[in-house]
Amino acid sequence: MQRRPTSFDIAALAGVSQPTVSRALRGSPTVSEATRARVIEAAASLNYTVDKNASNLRRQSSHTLALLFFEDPTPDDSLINPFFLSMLGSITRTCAAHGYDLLTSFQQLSDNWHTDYEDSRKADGIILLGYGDYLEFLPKLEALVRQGTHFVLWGSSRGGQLGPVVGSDNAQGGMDAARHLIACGRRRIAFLGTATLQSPEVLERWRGYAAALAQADLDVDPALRVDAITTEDAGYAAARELIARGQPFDAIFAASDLIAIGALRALAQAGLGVPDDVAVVGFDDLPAASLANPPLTTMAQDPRAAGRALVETLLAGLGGEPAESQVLPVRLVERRSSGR
Amino acid sequence: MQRRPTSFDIAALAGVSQPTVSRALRGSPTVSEATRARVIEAAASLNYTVDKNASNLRRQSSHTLALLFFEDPTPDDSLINPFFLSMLGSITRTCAAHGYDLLTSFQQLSDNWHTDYEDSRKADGIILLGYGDYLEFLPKLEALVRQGTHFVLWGSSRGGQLGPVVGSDNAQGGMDAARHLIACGRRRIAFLGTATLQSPEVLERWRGYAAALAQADLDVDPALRVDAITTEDAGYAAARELIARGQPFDAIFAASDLIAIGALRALAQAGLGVPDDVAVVGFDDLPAASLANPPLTTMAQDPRAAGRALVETLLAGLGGEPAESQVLPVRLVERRSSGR
DNA sequence: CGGGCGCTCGTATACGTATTCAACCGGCGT
DNA sequence: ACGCCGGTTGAATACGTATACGAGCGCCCG
Repeated sequence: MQRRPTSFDIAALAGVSQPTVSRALRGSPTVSEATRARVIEAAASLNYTVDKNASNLRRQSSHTLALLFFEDPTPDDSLINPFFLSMLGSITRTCAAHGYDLLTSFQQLSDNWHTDYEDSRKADGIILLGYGDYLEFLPKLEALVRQGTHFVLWGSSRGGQLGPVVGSDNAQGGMDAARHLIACGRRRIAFLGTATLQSPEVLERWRGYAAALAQADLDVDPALRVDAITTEDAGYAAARELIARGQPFDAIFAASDLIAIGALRALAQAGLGVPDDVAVVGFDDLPAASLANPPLTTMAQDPRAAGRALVETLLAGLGGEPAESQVLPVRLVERRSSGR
Repeated sequence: MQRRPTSFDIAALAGVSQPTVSRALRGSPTVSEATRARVIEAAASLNYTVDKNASNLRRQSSHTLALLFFEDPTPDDSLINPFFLSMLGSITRTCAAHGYDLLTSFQQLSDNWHTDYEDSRKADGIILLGYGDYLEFLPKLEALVRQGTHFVLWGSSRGGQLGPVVGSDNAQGGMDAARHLIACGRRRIAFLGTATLQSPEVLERWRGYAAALAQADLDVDPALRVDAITTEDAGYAAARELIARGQPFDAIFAASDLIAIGALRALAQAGLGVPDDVAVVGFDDLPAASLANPPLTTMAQDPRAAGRALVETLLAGLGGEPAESQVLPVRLVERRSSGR
């Protein structure tokens, strides 16, 4: 097994100098087409590829993005939200289309990831994905801004302007979901989710929901609002709590599909029929939503568009353009859980 | 914004030379504890981190692994198999535990990824995940072996010994699944999946299934075997085909949960009750399995153990140890779809 | 006919780190 | 007193590429 070839080997083989090899392969216009062809052929014949580390070192950039998943507070067995995973494909593909590699990592909010990536030149910028506690998250974001690290965050664009944010139109989604339930004839619509600053996205959804109720002259009853993080177990617990409160309700708007699916389980256990006794609407349109029993009506987010928007926003920032946040449309997907 | 600090800056601040900084930070035993402490403090005070590119260049290794997902033949909208995604967490965590970064990428079988990663020193080794056509895959594997590229493959360890393979005990799983159905009193058990060399894993599952039938003195009826790739749509189509054949059957063993879930849809549409008319068992134990209607009995693979085994096998190979394939146990998870 | 210009390419160098080798120092055995 | 040795450190260099700069060349214009 011989040593892997370098640009000097290619240069010798093509009868040119090493810098010419570099120029030819990087597409510099100052090299003649004839020379470029010779170089490319020589490179191909030796299976030469540019050494990424040397190239990165010289160019002072890694042509790599880092994708950081943040886990829910429960550190142990919790799986990452499937919606984020469904973005992975379009994120990797968009990166590849722009000639970037993608580093993937799961992180705890508490670790010091924020200094790790750009500082060590492992990545030129980072994509932050996670439903952690936003208030805990903020100091890290501030640190990123202070350091001048390039990043883009998935979340709510109304959460303050600490750098570019890409997210769904949560307020519109909440409003559409509630309107749909109202149009189905429901009047006592519960909300399951963490509608506080800890989860700006959910808060937006709640605001849209509240606005829709107000427009329909319905009360926003605090007794019909139960806190729940984005897991199935939390949804189950929240629905049980809701039932235990004894307040009448005829619909549930869950801040995420996982919560909704947990709620379906609790409702079934309590002998409440869906959609006859209680209509249910979720948020995300996970693959699991169509499998739920009954199939779950939900506000669909588009993971493909989301992934693309995240990468392109980040790359625009790297290119020096002012960072523009993006809001993506959501779409009601009607299934049986909301009746009709 | 000043230039980011280098090891020379740390050296000056700590009153030592640059090599000493390198030694101190990498934990070399030849540097005195007093000096090391001074260096570490100086580094911390300037927020210094080692430049990964320079370090990699010098050390001729990237301390990075690449994770390559291969898509099913349908290139366009097909999502990646959720089971693979569920390994992602444990893969990234195991990498992190060993001080490795992880590059993630989705690939087409046809691209020339096989020369791209180790050649360009982007990664020291690659993890291959995918249910593509194994026969198409083989030439690439041979190329990897020829180049001496380090890799590990998820799949069937019986598929020939082209490098280390990590996979579940598919034969045992197929046998356990079939035995379970037999124990439930079923006699005409159909098999849905691609039981050919194109999918060695599925082939193993089929062999286990066939062996179990033979042990119970039951026929292995070719009319009860329908081809299906690992998608829900394929499962749906396969079950419809099975029904259309008009052969009686009272159970289905599907080679994956996605197939099983598609089959459930087809059965429901045809008015066949599960588990009363037809018992169904899947394979994988995706999160969706417990949500299916009725909840799906399935052979559970352990994605956490799988991810860990993949990474550790690959790292062992990088460390020069002879590459040992690993077979992981599977476990029957009984739910309602198999009756009982 | 000389000077300038556009096109191509080679020379020299820098990127930041890790390692090889030599140097230094104090102490100890002879 | 001398030399050697273990424990530390510094000087020099190599990793492979990309770019600033200058050199050679043919050409046109004055």
